[in-house]
Amino acid sequence: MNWNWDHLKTFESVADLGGLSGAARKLGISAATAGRHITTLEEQFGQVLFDRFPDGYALTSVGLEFLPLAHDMSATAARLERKKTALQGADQGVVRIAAGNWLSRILLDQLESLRETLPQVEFEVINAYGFTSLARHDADIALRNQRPDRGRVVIRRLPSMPLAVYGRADYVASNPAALNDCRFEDCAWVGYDEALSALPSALWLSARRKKAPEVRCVQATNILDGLRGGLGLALIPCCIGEVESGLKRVSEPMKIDGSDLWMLVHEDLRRVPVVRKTVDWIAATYIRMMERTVS
Amino acid sequence: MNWNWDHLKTFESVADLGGLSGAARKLGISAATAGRHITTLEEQFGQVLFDRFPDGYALTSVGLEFLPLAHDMSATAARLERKKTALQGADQGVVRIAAGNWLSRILLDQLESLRETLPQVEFEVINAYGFTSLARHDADIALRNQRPDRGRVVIRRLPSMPLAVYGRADYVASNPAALNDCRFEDCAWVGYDEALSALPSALWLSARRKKAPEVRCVQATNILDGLRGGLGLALIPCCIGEVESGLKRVSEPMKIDGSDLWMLVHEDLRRVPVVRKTVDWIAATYIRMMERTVS
DNA sequence: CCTTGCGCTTTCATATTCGAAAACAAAAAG
DNA sequence: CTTTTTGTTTTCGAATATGAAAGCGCAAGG
Repeated sequence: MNWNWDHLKTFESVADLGGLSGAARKLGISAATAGRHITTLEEQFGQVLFDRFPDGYALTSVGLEFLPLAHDMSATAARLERKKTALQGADQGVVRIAAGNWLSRILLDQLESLRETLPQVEFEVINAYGFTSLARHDADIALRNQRPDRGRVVIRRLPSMPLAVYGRADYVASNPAALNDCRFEDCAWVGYDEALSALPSALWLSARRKKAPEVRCVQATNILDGLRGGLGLALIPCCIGEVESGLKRVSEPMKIDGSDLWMLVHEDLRRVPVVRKTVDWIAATYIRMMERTVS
Repeated sequence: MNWNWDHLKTFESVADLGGLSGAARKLGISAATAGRHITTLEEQFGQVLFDRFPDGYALTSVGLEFLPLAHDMSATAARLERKKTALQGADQGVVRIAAGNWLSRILLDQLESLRETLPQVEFEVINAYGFTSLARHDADIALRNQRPDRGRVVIRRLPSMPLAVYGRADYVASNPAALNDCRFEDCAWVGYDEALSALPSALWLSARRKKAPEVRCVQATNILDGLRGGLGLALIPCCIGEVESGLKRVSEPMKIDGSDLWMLVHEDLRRVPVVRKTVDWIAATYIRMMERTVS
């Protein structure tokens, strides 16, 4: 029987994400189709690949045997996509940049100047916290807070992003505690949801304050919304807080643990002109912006 | 853009075979579909992969860059298929055996006894001279006249197949030259077409006879047909000639250069019970048959 | 010059595959 | 116990991919 290589995409995603719906979302297909792909593969392999549970799919031992091969397939597909990027004509094509919330925002604010330099190039800013992989070619360039210790990736360190505590001007004016150290207990705070408690800025706050933040967000940019709504204080990047009107900074700029920043590019793409130019632009733009706002 | 991994199958075949029609035949799809797969890939990669010539497709330099990756993909798919064979339940599934013309014939003659031993297993005898590859998993087991020097393949040497010169009984009776050395020039011969002049038995004949064979065949089994038709003499395996009624042997059995025989199995499949049993059966059956006919 | 053979491409009717929504099942929350 | 949530499966109309056949272009052979 002649099976469809493309179905391995689905197999891999279902195995990795533990269910049809997640896999379907990731692949941009419907859960119904994902399910059909799996049953088709199972028929053609003559093997049951997953156990069906009410909360999702779990690999059988047989399925587990196939998984590494599916990963190999997917790794080859990723190499092929990098080759594709590498072969695209000079200064044209698509460059995909993965960054966290704040950095996505900053990049998108500034992207116009890059588009002027490279008018033929399309840019895609992928706003996903930890789920992008250069090895899988989810993106061409990634901005991360952690230095990866493995993988064929070239690394460029960027100065870490200074953060400070901000509040809406009128909130600060009506809460004298905001200006001194009592603010950690006596003011309301806008922070991260428990699910994101491992983020450096969440750790920073929990080290100083017994209570969880009164307003808890899942997305960094929602914190800014909360701040603008006058809900309390929050730790945000200076480059955001300084340019946002109506906010008042109530601490010195500081570099907190774990807020180091690295820019990652896959080796295969290092010498590709468009990628190289984009990398240089990001570094320059970022550094310039840091210098300007921490004046 | 999200491209279809399965289309790489088509890409690889078209690249290897130099055109749509051959690739389509190999893949069991229509040439129209093969062409559509290629243009779809080209659109999605934003690159022209092939130059179109009136006699087929030729890779562009860009296409050539992608080819090794397509081969990797295909190699992984082959590994996966071997895994599939390896995981199939004990003594059931499909075993595919690649062999030349004569051996296919012999195997098929005897296969019944193997089917009795392994009733749940289906066997596929692939009659293709040189175009099967164990690495690509075109077959599980291959019988070859050459010992491969690379690849993750385990090898088992079999005694080489004795050949002899045969003619139809009445042809030999009416041509006294058939019985002595003049037969090479004074008798008509049935042999291989020029395209197959590299085959050991073609070389054997051309070393002894200036003229090309009067009747030239593309398939070994056609030689037998010619012999039965009384068209002349031919060199064929003893195990075929001896059991074919109406043929008379006019030479001693001999082992000619290049007629050594090896049985090849991919390492991944060596320990799979069905494969192992089939290998043992082939070896035993073959050896028994050789002993019986060269008595 | 015309014919033939070969291979690609287009057309069109058919098959297959797909997504949206409904149905369904099980667990968690109220 | 009922409701809500989450995730799979089924249904059915729509979108997509496919094969057969016709069309086309080119080169080789008569």
